[in-house]
Amino acid sequence: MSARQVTLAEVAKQAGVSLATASRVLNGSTRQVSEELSERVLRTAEELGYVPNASAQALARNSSSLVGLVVHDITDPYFSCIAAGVTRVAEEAGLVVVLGTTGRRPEREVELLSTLRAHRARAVVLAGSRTTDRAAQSRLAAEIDAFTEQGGRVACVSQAKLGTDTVVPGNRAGGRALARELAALGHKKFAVLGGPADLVVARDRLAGFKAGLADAGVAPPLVINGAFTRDGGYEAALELLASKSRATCVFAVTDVMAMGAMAALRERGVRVPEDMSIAGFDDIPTLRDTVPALSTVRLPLEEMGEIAAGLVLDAGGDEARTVRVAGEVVLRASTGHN
Amino acid sequence: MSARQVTLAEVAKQAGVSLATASRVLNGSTRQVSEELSERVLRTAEELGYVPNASAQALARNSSSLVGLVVHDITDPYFSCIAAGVTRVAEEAGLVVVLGTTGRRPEREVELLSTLRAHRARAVVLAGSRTTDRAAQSRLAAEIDAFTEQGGRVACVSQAKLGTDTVVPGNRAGGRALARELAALGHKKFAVLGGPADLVVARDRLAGFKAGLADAGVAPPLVINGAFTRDGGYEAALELLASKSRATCVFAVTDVMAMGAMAALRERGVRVPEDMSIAGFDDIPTLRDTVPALSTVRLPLEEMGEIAAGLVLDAGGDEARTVRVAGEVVLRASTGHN
DNA sequence: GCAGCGCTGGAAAGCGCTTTCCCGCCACGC
DNA sequence: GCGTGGCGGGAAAGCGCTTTCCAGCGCTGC
Repeated sequence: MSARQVTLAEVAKQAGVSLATASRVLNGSTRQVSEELSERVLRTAEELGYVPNASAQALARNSSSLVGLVVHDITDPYFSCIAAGVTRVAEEAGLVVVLGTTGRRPEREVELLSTLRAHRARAVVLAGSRTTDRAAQSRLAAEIDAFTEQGGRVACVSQAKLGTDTVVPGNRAGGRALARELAALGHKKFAVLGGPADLVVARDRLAGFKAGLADAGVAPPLVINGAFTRDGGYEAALELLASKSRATCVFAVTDVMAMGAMAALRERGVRVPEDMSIAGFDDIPTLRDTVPALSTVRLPLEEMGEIAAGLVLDAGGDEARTVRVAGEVVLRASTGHN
Repeated sequence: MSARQVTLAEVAKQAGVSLATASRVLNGSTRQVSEELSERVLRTAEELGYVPNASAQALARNSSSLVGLVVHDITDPYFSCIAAGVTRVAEEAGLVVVLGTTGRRPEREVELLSTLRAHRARAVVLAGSRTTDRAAQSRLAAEIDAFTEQGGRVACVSQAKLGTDTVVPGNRAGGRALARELAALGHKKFAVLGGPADLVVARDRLAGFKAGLADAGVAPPLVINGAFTRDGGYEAALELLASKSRATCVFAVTDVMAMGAMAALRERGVRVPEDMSIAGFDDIPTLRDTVPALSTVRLPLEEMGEIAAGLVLDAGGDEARTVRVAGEVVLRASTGHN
């Protein structure tokens, strides 16, 4: 059944030109080809339904049209927004996006990078947040080096210190600003549902939040760590309630965790914001439809994906560039006065 | 800077064996290689940090390790769940997923398929819902033929009639069952927020719903069409309210649309479910955290992605296989008695 | 004792494309 | 008239693999 694929050679032969000419016509090389031949080749290619073999091109050119995108979990709105931004830019550039999911396993990130290297991906965007685990970090760094030495570019979202281009959201500043605004609402006792202790993003947001409370002269918050997921937030919130803390306002370091936390509060009959105010971080799109609407720090997620893709596709110098994007505090119904 | 990539030839030379032997060792061909040589090659490859060039392999083998995944919008939970299922299966099979997004433009789907063909993708999962637009359909069909003739496999989620393997959710049956249960709650006047009139999925769900109402002896619903998105649901709901319809229960053909509709009702001060009951379809994960919890027809989205990937990766016969997955009506707080 | 077989290793022919290099041609300038 | 360039076209050498085909070798079976 499987009909042979049309090759460049067939097109060339049919059009009565050499392989070289056909190649030049169909790929806009620097070389000129006469109008007549050019036209003939184009027509024949069209007739035969010629589609260039990307593998062969990649091999001959020693560079492919693949762009890698590595996320922890594509169902997490944070990542899917970034993914949307990345794919938009990549597709506009005529490139193809390879999606890899790590399931939050650092070693999987290294594997994926290696696979992408095997495919001679032209670039890769690492959107997963980094841990502070030294060993994992150094393996990743080694793999990144291998990748860049081979000529590929790497950009990270939300994580510097890897010597790559990076788009960094104002995690610390955002946390700080949020804390101040919440303090201004009159809250005196705070709790934070932090992510895993070794996650840089979580730590930064927490650190910023603490700083903001300090600015406002409010006592440091009770911190409860949990998984960086909706269920992590749910569990952490339960733990908070069990702790008999007197907190009147809780900050979940991600919106997704905040959603879980709200579910827990609701189940336990804790009213938001009357009994407890709650705020998140990221402003994922699904927040539009929660009740009460969640206060948060807005990050332009899709745009961050676009920026990352832009960085990684634009040749750039040798310097690792860093683009900062600011978070904007958005107070909604989930936070009330105290 | 860009250090040359280690090639198989280098490994072979360093290990003192032929290219053929090295290749055989590093890829588990059918051929046996002596323990000693095998060991030596493996060690050298390890030392040199050899990573096979996937393009070259693809070219030589005439088949790549790419699997395409085409969705309309990766930020839509419906698609991201399916994507999660597909990537899981593909990654387990040692394949790499290429993500393409169409932005709901049919011609983009054709383009993507062509690109995937150029890359000699081994298979592709089409997750976007089909339209009834004849022209678009036939171009797509042609592209699918070209793809399969070249040896690739294609599976569709939620759409038959293309001669490919398919995973079909019980759209009609689900809509019907839902309608009956809602009717059983005592509602007499229904409205449906249908998707675009030419979307097969939307039509099927609507048709099923109508059939269910008929079963229950209830009058046909008022149907309002709108975009297949959250905002489409929002707009449609506003239109419904403006219509002065006496409906007490509204069915949005998608959870995402239902979310938008709930937002509209909330804004207009229409209480759910006291003033209006509402139900959706799909059971996307974000539903867990809406208030009131949305009644819906549960579809195992991730599993559907897994099944589709399974179909497409498993050689199978020439027959187009169809796997049906049933929807399960889940009544929650958004629907009340009347 | 030898044809024949099974098995392992290597040489080499591709896979489909890009790109270098060379050749012939023409327009020019002296 | 002839050397010089510039330019369009083609031959062919790869790109890094896989796989066929062949050579050699130690065995088995008659």
